Amino acid sequence: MSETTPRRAPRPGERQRDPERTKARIFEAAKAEFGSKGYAAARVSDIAQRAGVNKQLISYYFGGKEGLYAEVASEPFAGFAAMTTTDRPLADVLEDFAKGGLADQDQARLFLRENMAEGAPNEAGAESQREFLRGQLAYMRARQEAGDFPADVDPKTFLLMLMAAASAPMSLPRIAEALTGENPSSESFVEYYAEQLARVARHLAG
Amino acid sequence: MSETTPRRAPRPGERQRDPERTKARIFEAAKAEFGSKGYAAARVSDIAQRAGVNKQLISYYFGGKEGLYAEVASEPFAGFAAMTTTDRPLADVLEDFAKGGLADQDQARLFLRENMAEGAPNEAGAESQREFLRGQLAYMRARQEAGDFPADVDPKTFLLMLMAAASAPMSLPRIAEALTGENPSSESFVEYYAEQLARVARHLAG
DNA sequence: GATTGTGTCAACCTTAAGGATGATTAACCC
DNA sequence: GGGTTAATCATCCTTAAGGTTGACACAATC
Repeated sequence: MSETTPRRAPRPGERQRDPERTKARIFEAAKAEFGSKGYAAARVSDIAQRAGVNKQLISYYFGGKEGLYAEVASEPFAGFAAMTTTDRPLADVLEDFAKGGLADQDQARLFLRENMAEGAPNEAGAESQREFLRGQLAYMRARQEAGDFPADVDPKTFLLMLMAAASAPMSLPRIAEALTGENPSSESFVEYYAEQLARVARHLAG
Repeated sequence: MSETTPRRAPRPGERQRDPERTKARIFEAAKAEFGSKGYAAARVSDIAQRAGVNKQLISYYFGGKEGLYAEVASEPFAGFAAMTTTDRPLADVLEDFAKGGLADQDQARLFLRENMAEGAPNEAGAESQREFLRGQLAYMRARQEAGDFPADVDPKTFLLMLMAAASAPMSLPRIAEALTGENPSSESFVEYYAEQLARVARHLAG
């Protein structure tokens, strides 16, 4: 277990009490723990320890484990942003999307877990996700018109394939490692994978 | 929660005590519970209830929750079988593979979860998986030779993409549902999806 | 049909994990 | 600089969940 915070070192110029900083630390620690272990397996005390704070503060600021998860899980997925311009070619957008998960791997893993989970979906996150999908679908239709992928494939279904393929290094990390021998969350691997994915996409253009 | 077993109905011709039947019931119930909730969130008492037996029998037959999980998770993945003939075209094999998950959805979900999990992988399962991947990779190389997909893509990476894409209905069920409005685990959807996936693959052949 | 052993169960025990309580102290305000 | 409030912490409490124990009963064997 790698240290994330310097564990109570009231550094010279730093405030020793700072609610915003504390909340942010808990939030980040929670993303990491929930993302790597899932809600049920994550431990409140581990989150607190990783954040370098007392576990009671999780109740104080977020109303307990459940509240913390709800908040963390409803954060709009960062990988969703910035790629809604309709005129870039599919392969390029796809490459960016595949690399996007790299920016915040914890959140990406959390997103995948939350998506697999059953039970009532997080309402806040669900709506923004629906919104995102609408946008992506419109984009796909435009790119199909532009000839980026064959006319006889269903854009909805194709979008689903691409999303799954793009997240392979996060959703099938062990397979990825067994196949390539590399660490699938390393920057070099993700870059390489994204490039290959874009290459395949280009072969689909007419 | 849907009933799986007829709850203690010692039907006419049936034995009321049958260790094999009991073990099998627990095994199936465990696959379903572990597959849909994950190890940590699964409840031993829920598994027992689903199997229609007393929860103590899980300790009796499998040595507790952990032992049961180990056994269930090391069962060779059924979707891995039957597709190692090297001369069928990629698109056909891919279509079968995508449909394969349908046969035992519980196991497929469990497989995905286990693959995402961190910590020491299940040794028994890991070896057979490695074996499977070797075989699939050999197949991919052969099909690349045969021109089923472009020569400038890395077969390892491409295999990873295909596996992820093929399991999309199980790994991204909510996205799938939000996109298509259909139940992604329904037979009709999986068939449709597999067919579309094969179609895309055919477009890659030179 | 009595005996023995194995399959099954209900009730109890233990513990880990999340949450609550009250004390303590830094930061802000006058 | 004294007082007030908010932030932080150590300790205790509660409970859900997995495991254990001992009773009981079906079924195989003689």
